[in-house]
Amino acid sequence: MSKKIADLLFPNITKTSEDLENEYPKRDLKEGAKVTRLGPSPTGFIHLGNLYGAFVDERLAHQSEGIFYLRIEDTDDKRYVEGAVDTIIDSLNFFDIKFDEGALKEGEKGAYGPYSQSQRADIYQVYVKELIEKGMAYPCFMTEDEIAEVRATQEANKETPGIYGDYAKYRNATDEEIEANLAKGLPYVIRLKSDGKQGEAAKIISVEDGIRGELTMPENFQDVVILKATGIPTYHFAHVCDDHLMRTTHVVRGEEWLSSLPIHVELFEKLGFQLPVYCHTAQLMKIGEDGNKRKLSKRKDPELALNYYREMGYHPQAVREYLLIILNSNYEEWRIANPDAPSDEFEFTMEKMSNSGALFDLNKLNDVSKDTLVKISAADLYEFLLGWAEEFNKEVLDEIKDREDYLLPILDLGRTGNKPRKDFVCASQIFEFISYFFDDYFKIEDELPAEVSKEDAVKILDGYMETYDHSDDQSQWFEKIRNMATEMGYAAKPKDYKKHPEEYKGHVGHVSTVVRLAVTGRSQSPDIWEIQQILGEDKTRARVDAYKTSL
RNA sequence: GGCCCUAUGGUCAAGCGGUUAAGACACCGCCCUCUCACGGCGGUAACCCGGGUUCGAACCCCGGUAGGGUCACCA
Repeated sequence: MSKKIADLLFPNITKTSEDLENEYPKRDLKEGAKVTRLGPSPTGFIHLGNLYGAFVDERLAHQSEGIFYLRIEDTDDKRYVEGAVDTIIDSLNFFDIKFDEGALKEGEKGAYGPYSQSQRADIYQVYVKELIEKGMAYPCFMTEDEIAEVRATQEANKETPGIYGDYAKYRNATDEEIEANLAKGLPYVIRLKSDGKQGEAAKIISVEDGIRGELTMPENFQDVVILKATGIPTYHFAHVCDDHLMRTTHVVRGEEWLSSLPIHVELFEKLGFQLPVYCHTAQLMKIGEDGNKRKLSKRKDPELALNYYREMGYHPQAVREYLLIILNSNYEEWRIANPDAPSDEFEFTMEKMSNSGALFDLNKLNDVSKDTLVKISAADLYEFLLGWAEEFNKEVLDEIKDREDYLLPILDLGRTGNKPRKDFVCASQIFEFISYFFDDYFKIEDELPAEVSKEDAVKILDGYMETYDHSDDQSQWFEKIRNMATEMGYAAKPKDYKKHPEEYKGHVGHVSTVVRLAVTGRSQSPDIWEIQQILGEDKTRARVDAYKTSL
């Protein structure tokens, strides 16, 4: 009946859905291989939540020897940001998320393209045309004002807002009416002619979600827009066509899509496509100003942008570990049992995914990061620091560039042996932590301990220099400190002082703190002797002298 | 408001009808120790509420409550 209209609307579309079916055949993959995709819109903003989802996609596909591809969902021209796609790819790549095909930096890769929705207009229109022919879709000429009016009456009547049933003015328009409007050049959209019912009469649909299990909800009844006035599809329609033609087996997306699932189910049915397995992930949350949990928002939470972690200098491997912990509740146990295995060996499962929104926990990230960095060699850490400094901190770069010989022992300070220190969290913090090794950054930051008077401090430093021998080993070095301490009335062991505080001025720890202060500027640091070995005799002596005169 | 999702310590979470209700982070204490870290040991702290079903409920059912999401020619 509407063949005429379909031809009138899409005179240039000659392909059929069957042609497309042949053009994009079923993928030839191993049994059980999953095909997943990431479909970012090119706003250029990615946050931790996006990485979280991408990670699920990536694991699902690569664990099953399937395909993970990148599709750019740029159906909204208003939101396009120049260079955003590269930013997305770079960011994900930094965290070691790699695509097998899609709209990649080096160009399109794969046989199921084009991979940008803006270039797929012809494809969508083939399906739209067929739906119109079958009377399952129709052009709608309602103006914005008309739609607003409908909404107003619906609100007044406490009815569900939207274009459906009798409110869908052009749902049952005759061919003549449509032709006349077309002839007038009126703008139009294409709407789905839903045959769903509302309220009591609604059929209940049931979908098996990969993460959440059975999902039940009332069927869709809205005549949703599938093709915008620009001829570009809405997300709903593009999703259905693309994921079918690109042969996606698992659609991983945030739970905010749950409520539009009925629309997608109806579209899949009407187009005669097989439904993919939907996997609706929980949203990452954070505590809002009001003390309640809320979804991560790009406006309010710039610190959760992926770039924040790069700027802070979190190691990609640490972020991956953290995400895996959030993603699969049994990962942490696995990691404890397999401390050195690559994380890819962990068998990721959807069933173990939480379906409640996890709160982002910086404490935990930091802890995971410490554990991760302790396993990275000083040489690799140095490379990582260089890369970070180059991108985010030129001043640090000047300090560490071409000084690998100096940096390596610093980065390994206290990290060798079987109880390595876990001081390092992220690049910016690492440099801060070791900054006393650089004269431009070295300064006296802490006060003398209360147990040591200024006079005693001077005496300690004098005595220290008198007996100082750079070639002493660690125990010889400490023996001298201990002797000096006892001679001056400080306990040789902290325990002695604790037991009889009245007999001593303090203990050997207080004495060594004075030296530590002189050498590092801080009252807390790794082993002084080792630090001095790295610093060298001249610099050590110079710092002690300088500190003494400053007292 | 309609529809949907979720609900175990401060945070992340095990748990699938009988458990002294795991574990990790954070916090506190002790030990190790020249400081700090690391490491070891220990501790504080939880099943949203109300009804059922059952000999027995964190777990199953019903009803609330709270939080979240969504109701576009945005994705």
